[in-house]
Amino acid sequence: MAKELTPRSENYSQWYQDLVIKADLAENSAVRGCMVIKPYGYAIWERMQAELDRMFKETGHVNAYFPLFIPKSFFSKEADHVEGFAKECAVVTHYRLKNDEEKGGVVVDPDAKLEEELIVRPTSETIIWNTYRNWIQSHRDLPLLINQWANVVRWEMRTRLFLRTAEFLWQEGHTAHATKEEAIEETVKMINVYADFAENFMALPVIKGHKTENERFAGALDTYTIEALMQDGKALQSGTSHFLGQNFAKAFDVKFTNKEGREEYVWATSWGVSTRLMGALIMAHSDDNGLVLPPKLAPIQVVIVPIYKKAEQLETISRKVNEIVDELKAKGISVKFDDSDNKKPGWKFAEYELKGVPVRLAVGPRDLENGTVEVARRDTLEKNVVSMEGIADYIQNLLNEIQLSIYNKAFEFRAQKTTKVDTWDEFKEVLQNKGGFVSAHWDGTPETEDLIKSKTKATVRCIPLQNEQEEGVCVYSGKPSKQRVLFAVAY
RNA sequence: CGGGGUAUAGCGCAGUCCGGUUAGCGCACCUGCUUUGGGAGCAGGGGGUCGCAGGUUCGAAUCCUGCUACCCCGACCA
Repeated sequence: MAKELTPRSENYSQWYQDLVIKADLAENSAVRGCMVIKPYGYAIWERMQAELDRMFKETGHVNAYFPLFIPKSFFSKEADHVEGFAKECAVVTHYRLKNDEEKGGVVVDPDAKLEEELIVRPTSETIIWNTYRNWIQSHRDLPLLINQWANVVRWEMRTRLFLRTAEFLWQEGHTAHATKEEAIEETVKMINVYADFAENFMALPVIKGHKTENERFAGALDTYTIEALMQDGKALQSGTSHFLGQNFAKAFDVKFTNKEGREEYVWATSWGVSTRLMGALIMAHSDDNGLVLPPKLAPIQVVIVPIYKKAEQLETISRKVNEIVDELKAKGISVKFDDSDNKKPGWKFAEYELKGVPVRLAVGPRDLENGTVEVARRDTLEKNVVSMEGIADYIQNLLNEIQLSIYNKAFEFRAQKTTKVDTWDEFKEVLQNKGGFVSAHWDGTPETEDLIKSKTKATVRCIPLQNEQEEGVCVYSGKPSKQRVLFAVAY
C-alpha cells in the first residue's frame, strides 16, 4: 500500500527507479550525477566484492591501491586513451579555499593554482603504467598481477542509479606480461572469471565475446565483454577485459630484459566490473512486487516472521524460532528473525518481498501446534507448509533450487529473445517490436555498424567467442560475411 | 549539452491559473487502547525558512528574473 512500484509493463525505467529507491538500495545525492549507496544496497555490493576478490586471488592476483589523482600530462601519452576519456574528466585546478571578504562564504583561492592540473581518474592505466616502469626490469618481475578496488569519475551527461553515475565503484585489474600470448591468455582468463561470477553468483546468463572496433576500450587492441539481457530487451555490458598490447608499455616506457638479455616492451591487460552489476542484478530478475535476489548474493537469505496475538505467545514462538535460527546459521545461511512489534505480519511480508529476500518463514500458533512452518519463496511467490523436522536441510536445498531456478528463468528469457535474422526489414522489425539480441551477418566495417546504429539504435554487442563460422551476407550492406554477430539496443 | 516536465512536513500529493485568515490531505512518526496467518482500527499529538537567491507589492507557496536538483526524450558513455 505504502510502497507501490510502477509496473514494468507501464514504464520500465520508472519501475527500475522506484525499485532502487523503495528497496532501499540507493538514492540520488546533493551532487549531480552521484548517488548514495544505502546500507542494504551496499551489503549486496559487498557480497559481490567478496566473491570476486576471492576469485581474483585464486587466479594469482593481489590487491594494491593507486592514487585518485592523475597528472594531466600522463593522459596525453596514449593517444587513443586521451581521445576516449578527454570529454568526461573532472579536473582539479586549485588546492585551497579562502573566505570571501566581500560576499561571505568561501571562494577558490586564485593564489593556490596547481602548477600541473590533476585529473580525477576515469580509469587508472596511466598512473599505474607510470608506476610499473619502476617495478619492472627483468622477466623475473613478470607477470605482475595486480587489482585495485577503487572509485572512478566519468562526467556523464545523463545518469541513472547504478547503471551510469558520475562516480562509481569498481575493481580494475592491471597486469603486465613477458609475452603477447600470456597477456591474451590473461585477458581470456579474466573474462571467464567474470562470466563464471555472473552465471553462478548473480544467476545471470551472459554471452562472452569480442567487442568491435567501435565499442573497444580506448587504448586496447582487443576488448572482451560479457553481455547480459535485461527484461526490457536491452543489452547490458556487464564486464570487460582488455588486451592492451604494448600500447601503454610504449607510452610509459616499460621495458624488461628477457632471458636472452634483450630489452623488450611488456604486454598489458586490464579488466573491470563496477557497481553497474547492481543494475544488472536488479533488472535481470526482479518483478512488480520488488527485488528478486539470487540466494548467493542476498544479504539476508531467510527472514522469519512470527505471527502472534499476545506477548507470551511471541515468547513461545521465539523459543522455537531461535532453534531454527541456530540450525540455519550452523549451515552458514544468513537469517533474520523479525520480531519487531511495530509492524504487522502482512506489512513485513510485503516489505521483504520488496527487498528480495529469497525465503520467508512464517511461524504462528497453528504451526507450533502442528510442528510446521510456512515457507514462501520470493522468486515464484509459492507458499508451502512444511514440517519443522529437518527444516534447515529443506531450506538449504530450497536456496540452491532458487539460485538455479532464477538462472534458468533468465536463460529461457534470453533464448526466447534471441532472434536469427537475415534481411534488413526483419532486422528492423525485430528490434522495434521484440527487442533482445539479434543474430545477424555483418560486413565487419565500423561504417556499417555506425549506419545501423543511426537507423535502429542497435550496436554490435559482441562477436561471440567460439562463434560458428557461416557464410552469409551483411544484413545491411549485402557484402560478404563469415559469421553472425549479436546486435542489440544497449544501456 | 539541447528539448520537455517537476520541486509545498520523512514520503506521496492538493493549493499556484485569478496574490489576501493560522498552508491543507494521505502515509509515516509520538502517546494510549484494541489488534496481529498478506501492507490493522479508533482517539489524541508533534512536525513546514512552500528547492535556493533576488525582485514586484500594503501583502507572495501563488506574479517576474536568475540559479540548483531530479525525472522523461535526444547526443555521449561502463
